[in-house]
Amino acid sequence: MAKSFSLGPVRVKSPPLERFQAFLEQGGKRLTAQRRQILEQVFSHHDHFDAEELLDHLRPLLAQRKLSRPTVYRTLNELVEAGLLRKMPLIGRSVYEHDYGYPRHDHLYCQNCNKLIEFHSPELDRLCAALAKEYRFQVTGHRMFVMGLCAECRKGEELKDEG
Amino acid sequence: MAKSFSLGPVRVKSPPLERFQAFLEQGGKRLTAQRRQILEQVFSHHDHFDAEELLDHLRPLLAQRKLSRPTVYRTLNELVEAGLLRKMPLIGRSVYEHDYGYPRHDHLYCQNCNKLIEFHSPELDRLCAALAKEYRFQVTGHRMFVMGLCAECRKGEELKDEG
DNA sequence: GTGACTGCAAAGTCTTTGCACGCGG
DNA sequence: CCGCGTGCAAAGACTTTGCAGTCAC
Repeated sequence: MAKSFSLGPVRVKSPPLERFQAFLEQGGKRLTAQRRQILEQVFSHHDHFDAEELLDHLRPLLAQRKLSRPTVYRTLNELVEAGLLRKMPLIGRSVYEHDYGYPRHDHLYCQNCNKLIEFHSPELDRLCAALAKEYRFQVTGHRMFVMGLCAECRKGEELKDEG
Repeated sequence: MAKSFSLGPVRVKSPPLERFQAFLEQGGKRLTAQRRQILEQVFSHHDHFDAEELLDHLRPLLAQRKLSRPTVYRTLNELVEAGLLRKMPLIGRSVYEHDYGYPRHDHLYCQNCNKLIEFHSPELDRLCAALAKEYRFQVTGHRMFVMGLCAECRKGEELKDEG
């Protein structure tokens, strides 16, 4: 999509890259080709993903031995430390999503098709604030999953019931 | 059966056992000594636990070869199926809590000491109902974790900062 | 009796670690 | 050039599975 070709600032560097660079520098770490490529893939589109899916997308590099499975896991952990990704434990594995440059949100989780649907709720923030006060708890964030069946899967279930 | 011979009903069987029996019967399964002992341990007190902690409590039986690790995992899954336990994925492992005969609640999770503090919020139920409507989602439940530092760990952090 | 259940051992899944070479700053 | 970062292989943490003997019903 060739958008914004005239108006507004042209972003030469992506903000995630800048932030990651700052994080690495602060820790005496280095910006390697692998880290750069992982970051690029991760922020190429907004989506939930797990390590396996990321590895799939990076398969060409894997095949060329330019990148390895442990490096992907190591870098994912660094991206979480850097505040670029949020890590969520799901059944059996961890799922990641953008944390930087993307509004906070929570999820509806379809137990049938495993889809994650995002929603935002200011009420949850208020609730957290109230809980912080009541329990003298220092809140750093929250994870809310509403479990159930999405609209599409409900249709499927209805058909089954009728059959 | 010598029950209720004086005041009020005496509970000879625990409700969880009754429910588990019904579940087993319905599936053509059997109430074995192992299943009974696991259930008893699980419902002996209200607490969050993972498979390892349960295994610890059952160590004597393990040592006597009267019970094994796979059987504990198998039975935990059955207790979840039976609606007696709730299973929550945490980093790296699953944590269980009573689902039957105990009010619904959510958790504050201390990222320092891993403690889970329970709270109940009717607002969350209202939120779920609203989301169900908006997204035509059939809600079966939810998992809410408020992440942060508990009161005790905050004290520890303050001391560190001062040091 | 019969077939579900168990312990055992082994495998499966996801993730991390130890090590020697290689490359970034 | 120093030493962080990498690929590789292996191990680690947690959970499940295949199988032959055993026990609930």
